[in-house]
Amino acid sequence: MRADAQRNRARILDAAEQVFAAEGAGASTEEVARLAGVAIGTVFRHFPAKDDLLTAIMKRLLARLIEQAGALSGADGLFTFFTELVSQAAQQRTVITLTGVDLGAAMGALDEAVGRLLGEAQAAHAVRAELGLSEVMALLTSLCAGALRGGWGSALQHRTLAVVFAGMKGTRG
Amino acid sequence: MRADAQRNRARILDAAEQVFAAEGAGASTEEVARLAGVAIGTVFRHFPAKDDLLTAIMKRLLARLIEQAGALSGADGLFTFFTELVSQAAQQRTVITLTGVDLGAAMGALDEAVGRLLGEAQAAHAVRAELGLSEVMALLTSLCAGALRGGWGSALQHRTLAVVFAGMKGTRG
DNA sequence: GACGATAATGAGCCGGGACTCAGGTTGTAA
DNA sequence: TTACAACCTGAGTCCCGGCTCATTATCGTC
Repeated sequence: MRADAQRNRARILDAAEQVFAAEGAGASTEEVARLAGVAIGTVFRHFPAKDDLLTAIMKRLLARLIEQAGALSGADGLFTFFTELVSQAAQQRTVITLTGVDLGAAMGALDEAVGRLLGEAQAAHAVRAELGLSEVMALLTSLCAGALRGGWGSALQHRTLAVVFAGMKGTRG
Repeated sequence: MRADAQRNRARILDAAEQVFAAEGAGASTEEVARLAGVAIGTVFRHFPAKDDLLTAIMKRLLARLIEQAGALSGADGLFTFFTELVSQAAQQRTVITLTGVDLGAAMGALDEAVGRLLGEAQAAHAVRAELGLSEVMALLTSLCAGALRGGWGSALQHRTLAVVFAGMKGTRG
């Protein structure tokens, strides 16, 4: 791939992430092109359909999340991960507005990474042993979705997470 | 207002609720008209812009929620409300995909209704006294959003809510 | 520097969906 | 029953946004 093509591809991806994060998946491709400083045709050269662009940034975002999860460990790793994600969502730094996009295998990798954090937290008796991965993921995605829409302030983020964390730690169900 | 106009208005509202619940706010007005058994012009006669239609069904939905909350009381009222809403969301029976729609005062009434349930639950020592309305609403909207996207099965609904309820009851924060 | 391959450009095509309006239809009050 | 206002109809307008492609520019190589 030619050097300029590579540079443009990266610019488009960055612009798309920003635009879609700010305006949702409904934002126009032309605006992405404008922000990237590129003509529309160039965007479509790299990503033949809009969905391809959406999928590409979702995959990059997901990969970044998995990396973030990978950097954590220990009793508090899971809680830290929750906190980071909710904070990002509240600042609209992330999207995850999966519009029917097929993320397939990538999503499984996230499950795996979170599963590891859950296992470590349980081994340290920081969360209840009966807690399953499916409900942890459900809580995580719910909170992100909520923070994304609501634009929660940091105080609200903290108080809301405290309730959920208490439920994950607590001895009663 | 003429009798047929009234009838058509109701049909349009019902159709819109169904269509938008199934396909999101992006669904076409024409499909709403088709399902309502009415010409497209009739829809625009009653609701000059698509947003007016969206707003109308959101308000009706919200009013229904407030009514549901009003019918509950006692120590478990709040928990029952959560459970009902999440279940509805999981079945896509509700939308709340507020697309920048201004619901203004109506939203305040929901806060009030949930606030009452929270107060009663706290009076019965069924939830921690320090819990505020803002985080309860944050949890409620998050869980609904999550259930809506994820299409949670009843088992997952139950397990996820159990964690949150434990956090609301538990003595530690 | 010349040259072919690769990439970028952007005016324009096209489909879809919000919205309109001239003309036909129906409810209703006198 | 009549008369009119309110209402309904649906083909058509307009615009927006995804996507194309002939033309032009740029890169990498000899």
